[in-house]
Amino acid sequence: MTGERRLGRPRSEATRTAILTAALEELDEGGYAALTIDGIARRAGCGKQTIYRWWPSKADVVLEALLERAETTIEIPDEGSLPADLAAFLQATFRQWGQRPTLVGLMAQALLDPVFATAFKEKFLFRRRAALRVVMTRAAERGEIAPGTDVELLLDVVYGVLWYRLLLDHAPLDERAGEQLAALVVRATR
Amino acid sequence: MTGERRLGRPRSEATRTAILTAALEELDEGGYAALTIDGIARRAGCGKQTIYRWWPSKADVVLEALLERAETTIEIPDEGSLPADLAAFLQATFRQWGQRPTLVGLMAQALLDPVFATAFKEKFLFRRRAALRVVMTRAAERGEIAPGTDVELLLDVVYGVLWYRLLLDHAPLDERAGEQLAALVVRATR
Amino acid sequence: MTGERRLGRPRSEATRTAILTAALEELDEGGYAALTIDGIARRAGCGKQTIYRWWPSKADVVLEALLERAETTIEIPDEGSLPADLAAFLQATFRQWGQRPTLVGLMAQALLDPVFATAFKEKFLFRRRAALRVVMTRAAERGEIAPGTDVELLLDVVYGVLWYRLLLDHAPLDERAGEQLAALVVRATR
Amino acid sequence: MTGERRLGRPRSEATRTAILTAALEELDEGGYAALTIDGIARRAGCGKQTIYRWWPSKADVVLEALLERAETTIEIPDEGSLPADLAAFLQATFRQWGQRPTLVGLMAQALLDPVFATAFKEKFLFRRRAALRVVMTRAAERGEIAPGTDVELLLDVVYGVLWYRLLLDHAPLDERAGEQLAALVVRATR
DNA sequence: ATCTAACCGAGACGGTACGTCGTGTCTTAGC
DNA sequence: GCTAAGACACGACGTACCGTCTCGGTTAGAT
Repeated sequence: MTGERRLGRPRSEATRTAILTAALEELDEGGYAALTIDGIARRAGCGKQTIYRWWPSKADVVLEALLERAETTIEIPDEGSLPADLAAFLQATFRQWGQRPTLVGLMAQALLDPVFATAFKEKFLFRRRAALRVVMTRAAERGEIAPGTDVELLLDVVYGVLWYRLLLDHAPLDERAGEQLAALVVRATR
Repeated sequence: MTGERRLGRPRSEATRTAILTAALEELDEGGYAALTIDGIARRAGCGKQTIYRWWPSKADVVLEALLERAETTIEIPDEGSLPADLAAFLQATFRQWGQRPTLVGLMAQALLDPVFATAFKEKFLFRRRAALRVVMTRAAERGEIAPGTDVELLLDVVYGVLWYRLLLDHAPLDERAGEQLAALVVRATR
Repeated sequence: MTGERRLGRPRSEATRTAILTAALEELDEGGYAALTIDGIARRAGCGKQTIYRWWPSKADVVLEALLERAETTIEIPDEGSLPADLAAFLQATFRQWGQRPTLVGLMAQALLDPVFATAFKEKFLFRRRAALRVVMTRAAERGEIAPGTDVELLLDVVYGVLWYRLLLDHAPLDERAGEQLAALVVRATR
Repeated sequence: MTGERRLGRPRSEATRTAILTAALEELDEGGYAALTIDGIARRAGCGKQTIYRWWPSKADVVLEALLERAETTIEIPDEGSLPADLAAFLQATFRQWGQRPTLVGLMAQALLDPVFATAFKEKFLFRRRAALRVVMTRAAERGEIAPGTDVELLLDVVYGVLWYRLLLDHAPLDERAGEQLAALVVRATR
């Protein structure tokens, strides 16, 4: 009843960490396209089997590595007004993502591999989306959003612009862009 | 004066067509991730070298095949008002793209291969963007868009939402979605 | 003390045998010039990498296959007189080699590839040469060879004629030829 | 009736020479194994077709180039005695061939390609053999060769040793070697 | 104190696709 | 009809990774 106590030698935490670290290093050096399981195993000093035992694909390794790397917690601003909250949220997000080409690699993998796509959405995309939805919901409760407004569409607008710029790299993803987008969204809620 | 008279045996138009056709067939059968140069060559009944001679990567083959397939011409509606034009443009686009997972594969390739990314943007993405810009510009000339509005950001909003839904597949890309997005953009221009 | 305990999955003896067998079959069917690594791998049901892992070139595969096939042991006759020993040795050799065009293919490869040439000489040519040298040395100890005779040159004469006929195929390599060559060598030692 | 007057543009002697020269240069630079039709055509500044039109294989190109290069005429010594003639012939031959690895490449090709083998024998090997046969015949007429001696076997001995050393490169092919071989042959004729 | 089970590294295995090379044939325009 | 140029179908090359497998060896709880 103490839960499932597993038999045999337990998983090596040291190896797990080594693999995630190796994945991030390989990622930083050659980009996502150059990432291979062979390479990660070589760098981590482990057998390939050990990777396959715990992750279904290399994208899952990278996803876990990224989620572990730090910015797991998504801060939800609560400054009392939609414009202020939006600006804060967007600026924080743009600042974080603006210099992270790895996200692009993960998205590419998600587009090619439906199984990973599901994990990527659940563990990453939809959580960020949910955080922004909280901001919107609070604003709606404060009466800042016109009734009948499709909040989900607004979320799509925000993350759509964010990803579109991230993927095409044709326009900056800086704090000023965050402000402008926030202003546009506010205008659209009236 | 007949221009550049080329030496040697001229390029075989029949083979070129066979390759593009084979690429589209392979694409339809197995999806972009399963596409291989070997497979295209096998199906087209040509040598691999012939493919490598004319296209730098398989994504370029696919891109040319798609551009050739039909919807090369982008219709720019001109019905006299921004709401009407936008709704028409978006509905047409959503109708076209909604059933085209190949675009997703091309985007994935663009994310992994910077050289192809450039071609993809030039020959596909930016042309569509330019078409929408025409719609916006006409509206601005009619005074339908508030001065100081960042038109480029509006374009990002439209195509951002479009691509975001295409990539995540979490919300429909139908004509109703087009209407809603058009309404939102119109609201944002006031 | 048990010697070198190897890490990792051990080499598959079954695969090794399958490769050597496949090589001999391909050889028998199409001759040496038509031999390919692809073909051997296909017939052996193994990956090409497995062949490249263990042999530096296809000639080395063939060499090992031949050495394994049977006539590894070189019989050195010892009948008490040079004429008798020579006749026995040559007849045995001519009988063996006369129907083995594969040897010609190996020689061709040795002429084109210096690395293989070294292996071919060490593992094949020089061992046969050494066997004949034993016959000559015994005769010299019995006083059958005139002092001052260059034994190495005699060895060259024997194997020279043998290979020359093997390569040019202008004269038979049968037992009668063995007798005649033996008689000539005996005459040259007086 | 004036014989076969060929129609059209006549064969370009300049191109023929350029091809033979290019073949020899490629041969000197990279050895026989690295020789390719493509390479010869590139260096000669001609189309591949032109080569294929006039020679059945690259080995035939090389053979013609070599035959053209100079030492076409085989000098047959006639000094009045077998020992003297043999020594002269062998020394000349060893001097010529000792530094000619191209011969080895041609032999390799002959071993792999039966069609070329025929040409190589007819135009090269057997002519040299015939020259040596003249020497032997003259000696026989002078009574220097014991009746019943198999002259063809003697020829095999001479050219066998020559080629065997050329192919294996285990012993020198110098003038001293020529003397020793001549002495051995003379001994064998008694 | 064993026994058993799951872990670990190492690395060989059968595959598949890669991108390149050389072959011999063909199809142009030009001489 | 020959030439240079060069595209073509073909097929082998040697390499890189894939995901699986099979070793010897390790590390725990259960017996």
